[in-house]
Amino acid sequence: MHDIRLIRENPAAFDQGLRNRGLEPLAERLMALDDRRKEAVSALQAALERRNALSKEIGQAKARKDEARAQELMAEVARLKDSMPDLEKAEREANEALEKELAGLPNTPNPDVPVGRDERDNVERSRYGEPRHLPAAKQHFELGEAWGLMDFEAAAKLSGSRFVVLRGELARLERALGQFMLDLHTAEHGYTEVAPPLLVRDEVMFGTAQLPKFAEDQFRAGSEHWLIPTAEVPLTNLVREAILSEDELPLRFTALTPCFRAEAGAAGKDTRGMLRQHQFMKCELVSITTPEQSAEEHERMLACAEAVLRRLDLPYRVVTLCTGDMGFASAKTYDIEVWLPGQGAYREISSCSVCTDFQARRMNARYRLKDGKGLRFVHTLNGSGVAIGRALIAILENYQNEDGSVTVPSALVPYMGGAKRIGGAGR
RNA sequence: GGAGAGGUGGCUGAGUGGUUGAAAGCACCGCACUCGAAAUGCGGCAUACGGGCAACCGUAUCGGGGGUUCGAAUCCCUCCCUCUCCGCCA
Repeated sequence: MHDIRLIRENPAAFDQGLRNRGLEPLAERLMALDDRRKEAVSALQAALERRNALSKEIGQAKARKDEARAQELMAEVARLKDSMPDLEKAEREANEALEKELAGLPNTPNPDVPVGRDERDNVERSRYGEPRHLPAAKQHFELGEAWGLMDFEAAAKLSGSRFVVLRGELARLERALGQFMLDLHTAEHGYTEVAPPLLVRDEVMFGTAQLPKFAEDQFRAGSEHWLIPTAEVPLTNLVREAILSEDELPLRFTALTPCFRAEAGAAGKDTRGMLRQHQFMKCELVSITTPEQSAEEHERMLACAEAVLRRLDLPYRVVTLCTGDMGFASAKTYDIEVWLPGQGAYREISSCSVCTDFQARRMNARYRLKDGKGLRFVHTLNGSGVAIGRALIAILENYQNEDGSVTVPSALVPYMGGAKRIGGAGR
């Protein structure tokens, strides 16, 4: 959510941000709405001030038993109050009009974000490892289905399309990946493990900006809850409506949770395999920082996510998303794309974003400055550290052997009960 | 799900219709005293919004929303949350 005062201070910069995201300029319209709002507030407050003064006088008159004067004053207040409902209504409507407009606008991109229209304008930032071009490379679902351990038909019977049933060693591999990542981030990267609710309220979804604009991408659970599309939602909202102290920042949280996405806009996309599912596991990273710390924390978070892929020795590249491809709440995003030999392509496996104070404002999450006075909004960051389902795919495709088995990356062997390969002969 | 008790400032905790943004204590900050510290004394100490160059003025906020009233922390309705007991339950 944007601060109308900052828009007023620099309308041109605000509009440039919108333009970079491919949107029409709006500053003028927003300022007009704000003018109307201010007028309405002032009018209402003037009436309230008058009412309060008269009421006080009534109290004083009654205290000295001057009933005549009290009655006189009460009649005057009664007249004044006739106009109040209209003033209140005008104030409420002016507020809502501005709020509604602001709530639907995406964050302003940082100045250092490449300007572009879509993913084709993203900028590669770094690479790790050599993409393997295996002539007979199989896709992950070919391997998994051949072993009888990845069952889309069974899942369809239970839940429809975009679900999967994993069995045996693949179910264990998913669990192993989750434990491995959680252990890495907690033991070596300083994140605090959190086990959050998976069902959250409207205002929590509003806080991280899934609502109001992206309701159709979410799953509703009952009348008052939503299934989380990512642990970013509960982890970031951990600080909603809080006043933190500067000393305790940055806060770093990690959680391994299922994520639920309606994938409403992805009909017909990535329908084979488990690349794009309605439900998947993800290890999430969230940081809460001061404005001064957030840029550096963003780099740090990216490094933490990269560490996962390095330990697993999976080839990947990092891209900086261009203005047209960034998420709604983000001011700057790095995507990590892992190499999938079966597809012969890099595919997103992590996305690390700094949301500046955009979410903090929606959540009303602030901190008190060290030198005593003053409150400021925190900065929030989130990143996948990393997506478990896609990591599983990447392992199958990158570690496949000619005999149709898959070697277990050494970092995962301890988590696999010592098993060094899966899906081998004799199965 | 049923019955009951509660939700007041950073914390504890007064306050049941009138000038209360809210007593008192603790915590915190400043000053005095002290060689220094403790103790003590004095003072300060919420947030948001509107107006103003500013000093400052105003409005709102005692879990959320709505209502009664000239006036609500105080009365009524409703929702949320916490606690106790009962039921159910992984």
